[in-house]
Amino acid sequence: MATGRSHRPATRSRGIPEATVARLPLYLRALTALSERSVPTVSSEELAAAAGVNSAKLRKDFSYLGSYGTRGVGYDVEYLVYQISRELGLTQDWPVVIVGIGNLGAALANYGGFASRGFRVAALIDADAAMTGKLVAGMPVRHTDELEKIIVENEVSIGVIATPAGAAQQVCDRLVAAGVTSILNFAPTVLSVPDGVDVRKVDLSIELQILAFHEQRKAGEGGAPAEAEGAVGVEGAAAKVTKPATTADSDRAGDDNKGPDGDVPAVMPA
Amino acid sequence: MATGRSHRPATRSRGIPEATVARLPLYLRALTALSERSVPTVSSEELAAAAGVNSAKLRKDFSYLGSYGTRGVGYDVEYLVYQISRELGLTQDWPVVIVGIGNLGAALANYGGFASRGFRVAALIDADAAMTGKLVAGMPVRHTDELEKIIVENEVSIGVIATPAGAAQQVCDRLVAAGVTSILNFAPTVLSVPDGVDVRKVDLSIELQILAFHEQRKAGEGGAPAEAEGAVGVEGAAAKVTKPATTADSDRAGDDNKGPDGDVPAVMPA
DNA sequence: GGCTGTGAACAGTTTCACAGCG
DNA sequence: CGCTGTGAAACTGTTCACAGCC
Repeated sequence: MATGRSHRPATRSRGIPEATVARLPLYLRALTALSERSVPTVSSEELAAAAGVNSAKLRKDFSYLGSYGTRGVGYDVEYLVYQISRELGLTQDWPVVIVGIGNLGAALANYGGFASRGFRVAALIDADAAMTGKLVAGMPVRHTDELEKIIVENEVSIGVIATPAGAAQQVCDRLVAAGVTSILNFAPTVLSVPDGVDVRKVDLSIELQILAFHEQRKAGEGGAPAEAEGAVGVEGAAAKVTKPATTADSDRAGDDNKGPDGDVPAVMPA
Repeated sequence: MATGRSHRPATRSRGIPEATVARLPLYLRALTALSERSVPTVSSEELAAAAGVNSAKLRKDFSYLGSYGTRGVGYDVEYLVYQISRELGLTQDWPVVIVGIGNLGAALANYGGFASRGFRVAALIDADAAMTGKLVAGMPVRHTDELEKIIVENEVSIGVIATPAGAAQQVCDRLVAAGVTSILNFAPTVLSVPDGVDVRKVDLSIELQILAFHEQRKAGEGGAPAEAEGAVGVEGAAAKVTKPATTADSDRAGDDNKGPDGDVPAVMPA
């Protein structure tokens, strides 16, 4: 499987760490809000609070982009908005296609957050012929048969997959074959793509499961209201709870064993 | 803001790293699929491929849960499904409420991935009186006025916010006041919550922006088809692209900024 | 022989704390 | 003085490589 080639120290494209890239959109949103309120400058402390991170992290992040602040003053809001937008590639237009116009696809089509950034929905595509021509978010749904044509004609390089899991890989293959090199996958499947194609996935149920994990920990613990740090609860979450609470371990596996010698608990949820 | 208390070495509840917790749902899904095909055992290599991670990582992850494998053989599928479910807290029932029944809320309500895990949608709630009583995914939408009552009566501890950004914080406050301690936020806002409440967020446009960043890097590069490693394109993506492409910097900021002080590694293997 | 489990090396990320500039 | 920018320290996460068991 793994093609001969081994590791790779690279990872960084031009010096901007992935973790930083993932936060730039956050900063951008906070800055956009400030910009709309005509706030001229902002300190790392204020901006960090608005973005839900801590200020040291924010300053470090910005330091990878360059020195865009003014000591003793802060950052110029407009200028930073521009710099981050440029860094993210949002100063250009990105045509995207959304494949799979079910509930989720429709939600995505209607989502204002796309258009307001540099994204333009070039087409909505669905395999169901009954959907063809229907208007969703003011656009006619087009049939899967046209997928390749649409991709090529619009020079689409980003595709969003919102189909059922079963159709995802096939759609993915067609998108890639037609020229798409970045895919946002909402279907609960692992997609295989050739080298050079980026895939990011968003899985609704995974997020809930992670919450359940932490929730369970809280419940297992009697008192202690757990703690966190800065007023805001950011993405990563975690780092909460307060105790090992070896409790709940009761049922089994308490020690080491592994083996249901010949049989399994089978208790399973559903 | 920050309440006296400072850091906390903790982070790990009972030894399971956050990164591992975040992957457990992935393994669980792959295992469930194997289970449905009645596959009795699976090796770390196979399971890793199915989950889209590498086998060393998977083995390390599992080692935090205990020794559930058999050397020379692999893992018992059913048993692992059970262990992971238990670890994630999915062997119990988690009633959740979804607030904001727009396109996205409806998509979530219809999403099968919830019910199939331990999640049960206890109620769909919307502020629009015109929605009240309407059936979505077979459930009647209820009005926001009832929010507190619903939470308490159903002992809901997990809430999903799918409202417009403007309403999110207010909804969040009410959820928390009524007893919710875990929130999955789809609204593009940073939520403030008291200590002990977990928030995870899913932001559709952020994911696209991250893709755009990488896409831009690819475009800046002429040839080199970039590389990746094992056939599958996993979540984190990144680590692709092939060149710094200091190019695009042209327009502005060419003057004062200093970035990484000249050096700039530039080029890369290729 | 095959595959798990894991210490140890490595890589990436966050936090600290303070020098340096406006 | 205030606030940015950043080395260095601390930490978290990943990968390697192999001992140990089946």
